[in-house]
Amino acid sequence: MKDHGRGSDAKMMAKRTEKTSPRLRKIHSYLWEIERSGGMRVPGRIFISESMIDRVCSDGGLDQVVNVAHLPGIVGYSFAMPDIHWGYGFPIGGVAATDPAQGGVVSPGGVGYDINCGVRVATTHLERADVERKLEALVTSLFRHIPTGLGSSGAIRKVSSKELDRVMVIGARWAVEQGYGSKGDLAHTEEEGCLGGADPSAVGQRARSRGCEQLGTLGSGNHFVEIDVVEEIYHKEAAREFGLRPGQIALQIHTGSRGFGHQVCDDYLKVMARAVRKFNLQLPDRQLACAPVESAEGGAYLAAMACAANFAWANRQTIMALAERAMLECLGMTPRDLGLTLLYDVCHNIAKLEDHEVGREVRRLCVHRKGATRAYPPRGVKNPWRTGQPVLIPGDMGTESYICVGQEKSLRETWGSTCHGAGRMMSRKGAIRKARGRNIKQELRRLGITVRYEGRTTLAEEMPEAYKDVDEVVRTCHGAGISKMVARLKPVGVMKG
DNA sequence: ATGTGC
Repeated sequence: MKDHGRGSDAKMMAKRTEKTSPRLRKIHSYLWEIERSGGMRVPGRIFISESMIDRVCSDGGLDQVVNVAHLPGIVGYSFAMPDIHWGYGFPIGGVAATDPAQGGVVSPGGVGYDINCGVRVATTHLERADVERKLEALVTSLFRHIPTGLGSSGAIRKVSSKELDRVMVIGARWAVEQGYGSKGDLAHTEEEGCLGGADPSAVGQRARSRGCEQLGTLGSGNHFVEIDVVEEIYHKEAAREFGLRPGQIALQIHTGSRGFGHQVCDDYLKVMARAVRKFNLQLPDRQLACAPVESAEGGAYLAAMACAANFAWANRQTIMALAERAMLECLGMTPRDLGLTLLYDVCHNIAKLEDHEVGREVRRLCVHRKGATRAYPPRGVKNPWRTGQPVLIPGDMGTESYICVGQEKSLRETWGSTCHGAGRMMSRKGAIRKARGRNIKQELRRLGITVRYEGRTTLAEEMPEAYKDVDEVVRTCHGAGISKMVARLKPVGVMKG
C-alpha cells in the first residue's frame, strides 16, 4: 500500500504477468463479457469494438475488471468503458455499483486520486474568423490569468480554512458568490455543482492547507484550457438545445480537485487499509482497499470525497470566469458580445449514491465512476434537458473532443454511464522517449493548433500518439447505445499545465 | 492525477 504511483512501468509489467488475460465472450459488436469464476461475485462487461480488443488485453486493465468483480456487495456487473486502461486498483474507464444494504463497499481506488476530475464546455457568440489571427495572443492571455502547472497556486486570493469549509459544502455556488460566473451556471452543472453529504470535519489538515491556495488553478498533466471550433454536428435536435452550431467557438476546461483531492484520497487509502483488516474483507488486490458504505470509515470517506468533489466544481467555476476575463481583455469585447454561456460541467471521477432499478425494484446504490461519465437520459436529471444530459468527452491536445448526450440504454445497462475520453495508451516515460528529437509544438502548429505549456515534459507526455483514438472510443459508446454523438470540437488554441 | 519519496 506504500508503493502506489511509483515505478509504475515496472509495476504494471508485474501486474500484467500475474494472470493470463481473462476470456472474453461476445455479446454484440460493442460488448464483451467475462464469465464469473473463482471469487467473482458478478461477471465483467467490457464495452469495446473488436479492433481495440488486442490493446485492451495487453494492458492489465481486464484483470482489474475481474478484481473489481470481487468487491463485497457489487451488483450487476463490473463494467469497463472502451477507454479502459490500467489504474490504481480499479481500471480507468471502470464503473461498479455496490448495494450498501447488502454490505456494499466504497473504494477510493474506484474514484481515483483526482476526485471529481471533470470537464466543462461553454459556448460563445464568436465564429472561427473572430479568433483565427489572435490565437497566440488568446492563449497567452489565458496563461496570464490562470495559474498553471504542478504546484500552481495564487490564482485568486488565498482562502482561509474557514472559508474553505464553505467551498467544501456549497461547491460551485461559492465561486458564484465570489463573483466568478453567474447563478445560471449552476443549473448547467452536474449536481448543480454541489454534492450532498459533504462534511469538512472528515478532511485532514494537510488537505486543507493544500486546498487553501489552489482554488482557481489548472494543474498539470492532461488538464487543459482550450479554445475549440465546432466542426461537425451529428444530432441536430440536441445541438440546437445545447446551443451548438458549426463554426462556433467554444471554451473547454478539463481539471479537478488538485492537491486537495489528491491528499483526501491519500489519507483515506490509509484509513481503508485498516478497515479491510477490521472488517476482514477478502480482496484480490490491496489497492482495492475499501470499507462498507454503512461503516464509519466508508461514511467518512464519502463525506470527505464530497468535499473534494465540491472543491473541484468551485475550481472549474472559478477558472471559467478567469478564462472569460482573459478572452475579454485580449479581444477587447464586452461580456455581452462574447456571450460565454456554460453548456455543461460533468465529472468523470466520483462515487455517488444513486437510485437505480435492480431487477424490478429501485435500490440506492453506490456507483463508482472512475474515468467514466454520467450519461442520463432526460428522465432522472434535475435540469432542463429535453434531449438528455450533455456528456463531454475531451480528446488529447491534437485531436477532437466530442459532445454526446445520455440515453435510456445507459440508465438500463451501465448505471447511467459512458466513456470519459481517449485514455492513455503509452506511459508518460514512453511518450517522452518517443518524442525525443521532435518538435511537438510545431507538429501541432501544422495541424492548426496553437499550444502553450508550462511543464518541461508536458508536451511530450501529452502528445497525441500517447492516447488512444477518441473517435473510436466515442463511436463504440454510440454503437452500443450508451451515449449518442451530438457534435465534434476541434482544438485551435490550447493551454496545458 | 500529484509540493511525483517516510
